[in-house]
Amino acid sequence: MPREKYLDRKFFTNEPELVAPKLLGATLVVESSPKLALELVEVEAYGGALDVASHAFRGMTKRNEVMFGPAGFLYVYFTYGMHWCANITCSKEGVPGAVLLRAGMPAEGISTMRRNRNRDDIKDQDIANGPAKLCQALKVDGSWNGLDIFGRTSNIKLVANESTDFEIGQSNRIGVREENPLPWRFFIKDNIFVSKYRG
DNA sequence: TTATTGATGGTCT
DNA sequence: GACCATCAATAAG
Repeated sequence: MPREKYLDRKFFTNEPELVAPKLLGATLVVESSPKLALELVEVEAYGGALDVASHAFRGMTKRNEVMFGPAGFLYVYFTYGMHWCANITCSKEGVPGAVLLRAGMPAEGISTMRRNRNRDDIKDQDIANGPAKLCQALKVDGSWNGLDIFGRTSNIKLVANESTDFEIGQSNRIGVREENPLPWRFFIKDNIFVSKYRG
């Protein structure tokens, strides 16, 4: 068995649309008790000067300021009056960018994740097949916003993908209305843990 | 199976 | 006041 290889900040110090596909297959680990882990199977990139759909497009606000900071921080936002969604910031400091974590395959702590979702009868593939479901399964909320993933106090780790034995699909992003859509959604092809909803 | 809709509140104009 | 990087329940086919 190869030793676990962790991603570092350098991995995220790049354009979000370049980081996003490389995150597929990586494992997000939350060191709670019990430990929770899921393999990322769907992500979306946001940011840059041309991305009208990005929260950062109209400049810095209280909500989106983390996107303008350095790479490797959590950007967690509240939406639709009831849901949290989590991103990891990308790009160099001063340039807004983030990758939205849209879906994952539960790998460890599955029963806890199912309980966190307040549904004891759902299938494994429905535990984290959407950005808000993923947050609910991992108990991520607004208090996690701004967390430095690579800081001393972080309880989050990202394990690099051991295998790249999968095909990457690409599409427009879900739930956004834009005149000239950017194909910045990336997912593992034919993977049943990918979200089902469309815009 | 797909399509539609109500829930619910922060953020920004 | 309008819009939302969503979800689950319900209706329709």
